[in-house]
Formats: sequence, C-alpha cells, structure tokens
Amino acid sequence: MSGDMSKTKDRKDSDFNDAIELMFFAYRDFIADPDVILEAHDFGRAHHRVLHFVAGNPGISIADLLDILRVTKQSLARVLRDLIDGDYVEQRIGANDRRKRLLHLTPKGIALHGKLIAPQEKRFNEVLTALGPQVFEQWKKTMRLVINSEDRENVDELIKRSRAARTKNET
Amino acid sequence: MSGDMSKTKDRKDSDFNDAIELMFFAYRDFIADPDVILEAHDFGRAHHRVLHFVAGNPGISIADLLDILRVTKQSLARVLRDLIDGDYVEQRIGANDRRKRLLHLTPKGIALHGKLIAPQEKRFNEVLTALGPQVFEQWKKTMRLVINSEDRENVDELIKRSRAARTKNET
DNA sequence: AATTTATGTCAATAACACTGACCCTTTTCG
DNA sequence: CGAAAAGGGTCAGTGTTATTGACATAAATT
Repeated sequence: MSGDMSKTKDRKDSDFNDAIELMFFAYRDFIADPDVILEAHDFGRAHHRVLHFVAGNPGISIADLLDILRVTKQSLARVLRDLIDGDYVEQRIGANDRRKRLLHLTPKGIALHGKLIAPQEKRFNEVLTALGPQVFEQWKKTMRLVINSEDRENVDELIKRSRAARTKNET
Repeated sequence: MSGDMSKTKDRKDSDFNDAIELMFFAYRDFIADPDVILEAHDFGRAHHRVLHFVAGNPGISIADLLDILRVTKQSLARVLRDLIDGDYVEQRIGANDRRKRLLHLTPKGIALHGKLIAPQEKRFNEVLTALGPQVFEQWKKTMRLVINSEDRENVDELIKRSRAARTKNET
C-alpha cells in the first residue's frame, strides 16, 4: 500500500549503477576468452599479464615489471619461472648494468601472446564496426578518465611504448 | 619482412592494444576503491559481489544467486555465512515455496553497500562532468557490446531489476 | 672496503574457489 | 499416500594464487 511517490527522484544514481554493472560484466567476458587458451597451457592470468607487459615493453627489468604489475617479487618469480622454463620469455643480462635481467618474449612467447589477445581484438573490432570509430575513440577517453588521475600519464606512456615496440617489431 | 611495406600501415592493431590496456587499468582502479573498505570489515570481493547482487535483486533465492555469480554452493556458503552472522544479509523463508531462503539486505547491509559503491559512483560522476552525458551514454552502449552477445539481455534484465529495486526501496 | 641495488629463493600463511559426499526439509508427482 | 526431486546446508580435502618474512648472491656505487 505504499504508493507515496516523491517527485524528487534522484535519477543519476541508477545511471551509475548501470555503469558499475557494465564494468563488471564487460570485464568478466573480456577476460574469459584468454582464460580458455591459458588453461590449455597450464597458465593463469598472471602469466598472461607478464606476457602482455613484456610484449609491450621489451627489455623491461624485473623491478619495473613489478612496479607495473604491483605484485610481490615472489609472486612474479613463480610465474616467470614457468614462462622461462617453457621458453616463452628470455632473460638477457643488462649491458650497462649487469645486475639487471632484461626480459624479452621469445618467438614462442610472441605467438602465444598473439593468440591470447586475438579474441579481445576481435571483440573490440566488432564494437568498432557496430558503433563507428568516433564512438570508439570516445569510449577510450572515458576509460582513461576511469583510471586514477595520478596514473593516467603512466598509462599513456605504457601505451606509447607498446605501440613503439610493435612498430619496431617489423624489422 | 613480409614483402610490401605499403603506406597502409595496419593502424587498427595498435588501437585495439590501447583498448586492451585501458580495460586492464580502468578495471583495476575501479575495483581498488571498494577493496580498501572491504578490508576494514575483513571482507573480500566475494562479499562485495553478494552484497551487490542481493541489493539489486531483493528476495533472490540461493540458486538464482549462484547462477549469477557462477560459483559453487560451497563457495557462496562461506561468504554468505559471514554476511548473515554480521547482520548484513537476512534470509527469509519463501512464502510460496518454504524450501527457499530468500535473501535481503538489512539496513546495515544497505549502508555497507552504499559505502562500497560510493567511490565508484564518484568516479563515474567525474567522467560525466568532464565528458558530458552523451559521451557517457555511448560509453555504456560500447561496454554493452563488449559483453558476450548471449548475455547482453540478461544484463539488461539485471540492470532493470536493480533499478526497480532501488525505486521500490523508497517505502 | 662497505654499502646499496637488483634479483633469486626457501618457508609459512591466507584467501578463495573447487570437487565430492552426505544430510535435512519441502514440494511434486505417479 | 509414498517415492522421487528440488532447494539448501555442511563437512572434509585439495589446489591455485597471492601474501609476508628472512636470507643469499652478484654487481654497482660510494
């Protein structure tokens, strides 16, 4: 028997609820495709992340990788051990600083990384086709603003480096 | 070198790499805020998810909740035990089917849920302010297309129900 | 020479999810 | 009505992934 309808309904709340829900489900499906491939290799998401950031930052040091991933050294060590033993990642001793172990993907690592991101690229390609490049560009701007303001420039840098790495890869 | 380096460099690849990177970092920061609050209550993300979907689907049954969360009964049980013992969630025996335990948030649960989503709402509110409602709406459309096509309507339903629950909550 | 940096590694712990097995209560159906 | 099915609860064991803490080694720095 309620029926008391207040005219002053705050409509913005529900809009944000939409957004929260969409973040949850979109990310879940987005990450689900690689999971299937990873399982076949007895790898997990941690392996994926390492592959991804080593691919985008060839020659990255352990310390810098830890900084990006924000995990402990011990967590990374286990994952990295798998990837090195499986010949997906290679360590090269730094030329300037011989303490550093600079990480690179092997051809095998590059191939796996390609397989992992393929379904995600396909997903975004479908979005691009359906909504057009302008909407897609604005989606990126929006996502960038969802990132903590103090981290946005770092992400810009990462993306830039990743693009450079891919371009150089053509040699 | 795959032969021809024509002027038509495949630019779309790097665009999708942007997108993948943005998904990763945006989601990470998006989820980081609630984590801090949850820790203070000795809760984890699993507790958050239960609070969220019970909030959006008052009176949901255990089976239906399991279906949304896609976890096992045993996994849910542990989390639900914490929430019920802590007086955040309440079980009511179904009126029609007395086997069912229908879940509702207590006032305490509603309060905690509010605190958890507040920073996320704030984040999106900043986006809305910076880019305007039109871009934000298109962001939502884009995110919806990132979701598996077979799940989109389910998500639509969830969002609709959640909005209805919030509206009815005014009694 | 002493210290710091970059990395590796052993050990213990915790969070979280899983499988499997079994139980009780209530509803459904022959 | 009585048996089977549905909804839910719980105990036990396992596995993955991440954590903290403590130490060890090699190379660079001061």
